[in-house]
Amino acid sequence: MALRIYNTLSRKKEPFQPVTPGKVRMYLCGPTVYKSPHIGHMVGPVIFDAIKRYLVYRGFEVTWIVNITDIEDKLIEAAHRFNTTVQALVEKHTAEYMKVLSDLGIDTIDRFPRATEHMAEIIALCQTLIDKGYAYEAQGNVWFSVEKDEDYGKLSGRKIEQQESGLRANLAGEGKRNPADFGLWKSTKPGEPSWNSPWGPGRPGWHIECSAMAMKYLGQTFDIHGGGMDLVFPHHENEIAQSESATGQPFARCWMHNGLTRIRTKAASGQWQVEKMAGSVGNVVSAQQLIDQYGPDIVRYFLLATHYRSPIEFTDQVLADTKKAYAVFTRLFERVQRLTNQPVSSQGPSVDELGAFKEHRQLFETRMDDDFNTAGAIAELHQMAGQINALIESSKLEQSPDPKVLAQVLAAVQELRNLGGILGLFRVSASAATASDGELSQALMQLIIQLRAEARKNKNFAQADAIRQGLEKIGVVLEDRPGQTLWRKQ
RNA sequence: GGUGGUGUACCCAAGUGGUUUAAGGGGACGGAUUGCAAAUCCGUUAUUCGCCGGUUCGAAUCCGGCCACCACCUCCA
Repeated sequence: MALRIYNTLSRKKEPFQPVTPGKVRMYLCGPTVYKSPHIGHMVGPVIFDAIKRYLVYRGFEVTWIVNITDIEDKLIEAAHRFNTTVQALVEKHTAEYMKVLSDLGIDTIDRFPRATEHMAEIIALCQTLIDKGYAYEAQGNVWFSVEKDEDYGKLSGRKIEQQESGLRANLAGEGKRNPADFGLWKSTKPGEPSWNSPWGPGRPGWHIECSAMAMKYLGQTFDIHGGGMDLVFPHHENEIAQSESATGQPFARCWMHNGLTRIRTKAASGQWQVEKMAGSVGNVVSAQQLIDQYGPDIVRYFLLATHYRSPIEFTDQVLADTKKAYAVFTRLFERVQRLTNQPVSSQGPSVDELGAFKEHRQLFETRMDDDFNTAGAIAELHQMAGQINALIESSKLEQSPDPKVLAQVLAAVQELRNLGGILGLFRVSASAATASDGELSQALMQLIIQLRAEARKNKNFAQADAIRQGLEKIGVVLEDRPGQTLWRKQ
């Protein structure tokens, strides 16, 4: 089955055909680094990371670019407000962004171009648009003339005349000929960061950097352009207008937009309300905090367990459910890890010989081929985990070693890990996950478990239970396995 | 006013015309296992997919109307 992707431009799923056979070039709109990243900022990077991993798995050579917007009105405002410089803000928040990506295991981005490092390209693009008659200079600003672009609005389905004109009228000024025209280059006031240009000192408009950098690194026409749904209009609409007017060529072939993260909050009236999570609303959940609290894999799983185009409603309850769901895998890996001191059959089966297990890979691919249905793909992983546990259970592998069955289990687990790896899951090794806490905790727990074992041996169950319940109260769960007792933090 | 999105069990969430008389996870309940638990396995938990009509041999899936929620049209991933 061939890969199909939902294209916002056509509003349907289309068979994926890269411009250059075997190669995929994609661009994702990155952050304006004026504040710390929140969890909503991670939806795009996480899904695109999974997309890239899947495309690479499918044999494509993939180039993926994420821009960093390091000059923008909000940065100037924030610098002013906090009595610091734009550059200092940029460095601080870019570092935070990179840390979060790194924690989440997103190491597939090939380049992070910055707007301020591409002034020459941006100015050249503005000049081209003026030369071709799509843009005009006025009072040191350069405006894009939307009425010159005959198919303006094709991405968002908007017609300029039908938009609310009252607000628009107020936006006229600074030499704009049409209220809907948007800025390519803005003249700067004294004291603001500025770059020299043919139109005087200024800085780029919001949209132009993406066009300039995407085309520089990916070519005039490339395969996939992504971002949040809130960027469809005006940002992506304007990117298309600028780029295609300048080159006469199609810009991105496929536009992918992820759903926005929402959060449930209590309104002043006391009613619960659901609204998007955004810096401008002030209801954001810090990405770093969430990662620190739940761990990167669970955050990833949380974001991938919903199809990327659906909105994700963020609640503590769902995170708690996610944590439990994910624990099924870590417990399975730990369980298998404990088996590996048993002898393994030297001629372990290949996955193709695993019978019931071998179909999962195909189903996994079918899901992913259908517009990157990561939620469906994760369901396959759960099926596999259940089957592996069932095999361990029915074969009584933990009670009586069986090299052949063990080899089968290990092969199936490897397959599970490989498939999960395509989604960027299961990065923490089983042994690392087991080795919780320091030596002191380990030693103390061994001592406590030893004492409880004595009590059980003497059929002093009241005391044994008291120990276990006491531990439970402080968040430690005991698990009596044949021959040993395991512990873990809740 | 214009544009787009969403509405599937108690909760989260796949599925967009027949292979699904609706995946997967959480929760709940019953069973196996356990001294009791935990973990794991087995089973049960939507005759039904916001509502009303229509098309079709057949629809959660297509069409029309309506309702609710979210978002965009000003910065936002």
